[in-house]
Amino acid sequence: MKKFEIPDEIEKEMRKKGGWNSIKKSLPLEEIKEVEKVMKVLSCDTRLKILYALSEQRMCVCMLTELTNCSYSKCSYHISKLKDAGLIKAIRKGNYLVCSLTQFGRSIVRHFNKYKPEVKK
Amino acid sequence: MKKFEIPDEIEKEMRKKGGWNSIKKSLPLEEIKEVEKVMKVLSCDTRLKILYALSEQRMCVCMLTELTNCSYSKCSYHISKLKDAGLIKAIRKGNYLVCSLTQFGRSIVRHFNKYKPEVKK
DNA sequence: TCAGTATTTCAAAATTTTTTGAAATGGTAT
DNA sequence: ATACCATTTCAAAAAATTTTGAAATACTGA
Repeated sequence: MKKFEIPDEIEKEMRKKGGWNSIKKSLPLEEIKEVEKVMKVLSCDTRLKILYALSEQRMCVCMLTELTNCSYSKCSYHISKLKDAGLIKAIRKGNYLVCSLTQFGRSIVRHFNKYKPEVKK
Repeated sequence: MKKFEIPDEIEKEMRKKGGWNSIKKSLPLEEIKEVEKVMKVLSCDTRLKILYALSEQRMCVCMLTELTNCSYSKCSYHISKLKDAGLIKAIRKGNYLVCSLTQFGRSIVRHFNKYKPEVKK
């Protein structure tokens, strides 16, 4: 199963944890898939702006186009990604579509401050 | 500055918060850029596997290639992205390069469990 | 009904990211 | 030196994502 040589030090550390196969099996592949999906959606300037904005105030699409400097079609594309990921929801008010954060979206935005690397020296 | 019509309801809500321009100005553009950078690095299956694995045990590159089913050059590409983002660090031990999480990397991995959307019905 | 506004959809083009494999680097051991 | 191993670099190819603009949809109000 293991196909490589490694430094003794590391070999020892691993043995304490049940060895290579045990470590390999403990990788939570399902969880990784889910985290990846959300992270993909969050890895975009425009979509982050939308999330931050909606954490202040619900907004209709026209407001989001103005805020992000996007055309409607572009904005719509990003909004649908955010919806698919369960981060935002939208309801119709007459001609307008009013977007707001879901519970999940709110909890994600709350954690964003953890994602700033330590202050640069 | 504002170039659109919006529902009265929303207009009112916004006025309470200082109006459109105030909301627009409060977008933390710097923070968004930084969050985007980190999220980009985290939005990849292979890199997430590496992070999860290193949270269990420091590993040299050969171990990571085996764990992720990647060639050396591919693995090396992903490792360098993780390094650039300040999520992992590496030290040389003879021929081997031993990778481990940075403080920042550790704190990020700790939060991953928040990124699973609510249980599906 | 018709005209008008807000928004979405679609396919093609543009851009970005990832993968590949061959060659280079840096260290060890002989 | 030389041979060997682990790893990185590089440029080209492949794949994935985003942007564009035109056309469709969905609602409103006359």
